[in-house]
Amino acid sequence: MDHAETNDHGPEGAKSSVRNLLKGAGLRPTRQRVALASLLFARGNRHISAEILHEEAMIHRVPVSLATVYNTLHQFTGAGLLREVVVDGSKTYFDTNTDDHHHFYVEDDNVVIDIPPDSVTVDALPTPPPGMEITRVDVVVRLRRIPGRN
Amino acid sequence: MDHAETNDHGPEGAKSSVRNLLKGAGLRPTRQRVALASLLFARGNRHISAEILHEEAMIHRVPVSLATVYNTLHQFTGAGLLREVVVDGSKTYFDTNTDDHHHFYVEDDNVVIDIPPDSVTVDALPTPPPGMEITRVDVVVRLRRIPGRN
DNA sequence: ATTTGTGCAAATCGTTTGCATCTGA
DNA sequence: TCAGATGCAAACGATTTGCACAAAT
Repeated sequence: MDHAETNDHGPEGAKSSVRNLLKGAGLRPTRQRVALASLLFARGNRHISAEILHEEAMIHRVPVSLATVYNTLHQFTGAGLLREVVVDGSKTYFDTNTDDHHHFYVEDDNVVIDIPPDSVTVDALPTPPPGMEITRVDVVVRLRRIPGRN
Repeated sequence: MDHAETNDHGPEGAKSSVRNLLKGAGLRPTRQRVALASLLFARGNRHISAEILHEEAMIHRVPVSLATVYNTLHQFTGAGLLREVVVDGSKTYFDTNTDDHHHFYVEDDNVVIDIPPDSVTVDALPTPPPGMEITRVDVVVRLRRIPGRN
């Protein structure tokens, strides 16, 4: 699938596959999008907020504004590359895993963790009200640290 | 409609039970709390945002500031009279039903609906990561209007 | 060259807080 | 009385938007 081709933007050969990913999604592979997509998809499944992604971009010396990070995350979501995860009223998380799966949420730490695909099952889905259809079922298992342990 | 906000001395069934509710929860039954609690608990299970509750209070000519509505909702939640429902990243809903149950969420309309208690079942709960315990499991069934119907 | 994306700062939205004033037990 | 509650407005954090400029095709 991905060929590490000659690349003038640093040691990461993943960038050309990222370009294809973006093109396939109908998004122009601009410098910023490629850089952000690399950060997002290079290290497996991630749950990230705009702010954190922006910080990472800074660390990797990718000059992007926070506004562009927000825009980009939404574009990626619209293109099906990301999925929004709602676990908390005040912050939005984006999940690089777009498959059907559910989440743990550690409220103390604001951390989102994937639940392995087969360890939760929702059965007997309720009948939606008339004129409505189910678009998705989200399960959030809320966790807290057990006091007195580490 | 009823005129719950008049200060007559007659027996007000709903109002006095609301006072007891508040007292039982360790909250002083102030004018505003009684009024808000009446609005919240008088008509069965509700899913309400601070803004909507504030509007209702205005309609019923209960002078409360939006800040007090927020404070009150959180106090009620802390006292176990309400439950916060997280279905949407941008708004907080409060549920007058504190029993274990789950929700439909109509994304087009920002409406929260209770799912009847037995029509969803989550089984095979996942093992939490070490040092963590499950505090709650939330299921949100997202709905959308079927286009071309009413 | 044209179209599309970006950066910045200012604007917006929901929510919280500080503080002077009021009120219920 | 007097701790506790309220109102207002200002503060806040997360997200969005408007517009001049820059980059990709």
